[in-house]
Amino acid sequence: MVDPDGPTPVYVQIADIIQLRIEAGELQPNRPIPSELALQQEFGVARGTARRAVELLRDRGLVFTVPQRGTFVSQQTP
Amino acid sequence: MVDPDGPTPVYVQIADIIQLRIEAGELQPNRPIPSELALQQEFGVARGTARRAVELLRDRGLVFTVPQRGTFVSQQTP
DNA sequence: CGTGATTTGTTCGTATGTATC
DNA sequence: CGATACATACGAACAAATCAC
Repeated sequence: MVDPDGPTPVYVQIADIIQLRIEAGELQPNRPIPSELALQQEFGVARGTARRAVELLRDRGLVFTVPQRGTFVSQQTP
Repeated sequence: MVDPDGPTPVYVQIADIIQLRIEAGELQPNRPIPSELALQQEFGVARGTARRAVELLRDRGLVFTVPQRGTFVSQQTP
């Protein structure tokens, strides 16, 4: 799924994959994306890496995080 | 009781201690082991750490968990 | 029957240390 | 040296189910 040896950092690869899922409609507005633990398990990475991927998606404006609740797809795709 | 600075992770140390208690008969089959809160207090660790110790014991097949009830010593010690 | 205490389940926030490139 | 990545650990909050009363 991800390539640890590629030129692109793993956390960027994961963010890109999630972004594709959002754009494909697999992840819908106001619906949660997988938790950090789920991402950690799905991609076989450390939690910090999953976290950084979500951070990146936040920076891109694609998702928003509610503490102790989860991270959700933004209403308006920028 | 546990050594946070040792080479062995704290959650492994705790799991090992519980395992010894099971093998010593202090904790008996079908009887509950201490709750996550109790372990947290006894060993002076965060709940997440106590939880990971219990997870490890489950992986070892020494205990089983019943949601909202507790974690119990397995009938058959593998 | 309802209410509160207990217990596990889940999630995010943060920090530290190690290793690699 | 900085960026990446992993593993560990603490904290905090909320949910949901069970049980004693």
